[in-house]
This record gives sequence, structure tokens and C-alpha cells, in this order.
Amino acid sequence: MPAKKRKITKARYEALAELRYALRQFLRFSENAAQAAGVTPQQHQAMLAIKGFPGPDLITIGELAERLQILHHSTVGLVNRLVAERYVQRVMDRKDRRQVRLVLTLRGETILENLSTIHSEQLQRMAPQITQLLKGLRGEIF
Amino acid sequence: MPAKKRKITKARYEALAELRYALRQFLRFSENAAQAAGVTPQQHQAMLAIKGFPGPDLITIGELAERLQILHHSTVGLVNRLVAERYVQRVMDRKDRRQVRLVLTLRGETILENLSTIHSEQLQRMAPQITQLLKGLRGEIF
DNA sequence: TGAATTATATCGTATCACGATATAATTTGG
DNA sequence: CCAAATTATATCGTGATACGATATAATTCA
Repeated sequence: MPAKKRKITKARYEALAELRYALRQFLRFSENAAQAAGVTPQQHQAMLAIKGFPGPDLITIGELAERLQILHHSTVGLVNRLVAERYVQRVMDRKDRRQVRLVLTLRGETILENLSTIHSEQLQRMAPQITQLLKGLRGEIF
Repeated sequence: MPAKKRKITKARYEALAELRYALRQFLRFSENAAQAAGVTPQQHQAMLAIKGFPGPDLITIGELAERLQILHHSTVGLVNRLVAERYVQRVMDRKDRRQVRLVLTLRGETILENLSTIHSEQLQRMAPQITQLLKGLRGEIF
């Protein structure tokens, strides 16, 4: 069985487009919030990834790269900027001394907490619509 | 009542971070898919917004800017590139001749359809996790 | 010990969107 | 009917990122 030329309905295109629209609105909101807090969006995301790394361990550079979906050596630059602004500290790992672990400073914590609060609120506002759109995308066609 | 210094739990940070991680994975997937199809991510998004504009009317430049959350004159450049590559056509609006409306060419339709199919699949894969995370974010704390 | 892992660094490239500003066509409102 | 608003277009420089390519260094592992 070769190709399965299944036509996509207008309704599905609309749902996909609407979802993207919602996504972009969220990202826009987030960018504005970060800027207003005096950090770049990337710095905000990195801080969240550092603080929200699952489990009790501190995140490493390599893990941060994965969580941010950027390359290893792009991450180093990003962390350098965060350290320069005193939002983050590097911590040596005793077990494996090649690795560096990252932790927020008090300064970083404060900013992240404020940002996280309004992000939570915004997400709660948007959640119903997004959930609905995702639900609408399943099954039906294709 | 002034400030409400409500502390955010580790679990909430983790949920926010996990949600971002999922989002970035989706966006990464989408970028790769677009590149593989021979268009830039922005071109793909614009085509989806054009095709998935709600209702029967064709979208205008101004409306496209809003849907993409970019500025008006950035949109013009994006559309120029889409027209140059023959993915999109400009259509004059007879009612209001200041406006330009946009429509996909057959060439554009084909690419968008393929991309939309795999995006639908990917979203169906990711939907349960995202829905769960959004659910987890509501209420509780703050 | 040699290979793999982890972090760091540099330098140029590419991509985008923006800011600022301007022009033009057209429509709308007082 | 004319002035103001709307819509699209254009140019040019700026800024922000991430990437590719490549290299070095420290450390761990097989």
C-alpha cells in the first residue's frame, strides 16, 4: 500500500491554525513578561529549566541544553550571560568533576517566582481553549 | 491588601518546566518538518494561518500579522517571499481596494497538506501529556 | 593508556523580527 | 468634499539568537 492521500478538512486546518495562534499568544505574553522583568525570554526559560529540573539533583549544562532544545555550546553562552548578571551560579560536581551544575541565586529566584506566578495565571486562563483544541484534533479525519 | 507573596512549590516549577519542554519539543519537531519540506518554519506557519483562517473569507495582510503575532510590515516581507516561491497568491479585494487577500497556490496546498498530516499525528501523540500538565497547573497553590 | 564525555571558547554565518521612517492608494467620517 | 484614517508596501540599519565548524582542556571510563 503506497501513499494514503487523505484530504484534510477545512475544520482541521482551522483547528491547527487556532492552536498555533493560541501558542503564539502565549509565547508573546511570556516574552513581554520576561522583558518587563528585565530578562530576555531565553534567560527566563533557562531559569525555569534550572529550577524546575525534575528530582533533587541540580541540572548540568548538557541536561539544560536538552531541556531547552538547543546545542551544548549555545547553552554555555546562555549560562555565561546568566552568571554575569548574577541570576545563576555554577556549582562544581564532586562526583564527576567534568560536570558543572547550576543553581539560581536569590536574585534569580525572586525574578523567576514573579514570572512563574503570572505564567501560571495566564496558563490557567488559556488551558480550557487549548485542551479543547487538542481534543478536537484527535481522530475524526485521517 | 498589598502584595500576596505566595510561594511557588517545587512541583509547580516542575510542571511549568515540563510544559515548556514539551512545547519546545513540538516546535523543534515542527521546524524540522518544515525544513524537510523545503520551507522555512515561518513560511509554514503563514501558510497554515492563510489556509486555516476561520470562515469563508480570505485572510488579509493585517489579519495575517495578527494571527502570526508579528508586525504588519514584517508580514509584507514574509508574504513577498511566499509569493516569490509560488506558494501563495495575492488577490485583490474588490470591496476595499486597499486590501490584499491571500490564497495558497496548488503548490502551497500540497506542501501544507503534507505538513499538516504529520503535525496532526504528532499533536495526537503529545496531547495527553500536555492536557495532563495543564490540568496539574490549575488550582492548588496560589 | 587510549577513547569517550563534558564543558568551554572563538569566529563567522544565517535568520528573523523590529524600529524608524516614508510613500501611495483608497476609504471613511465630519 | 476634503481631511483623516486605514491598508499595504518599501528601505535600511539594528539586535538577538542559535548554528556550524573547529579547537582545547579536564576528567572519567573501558
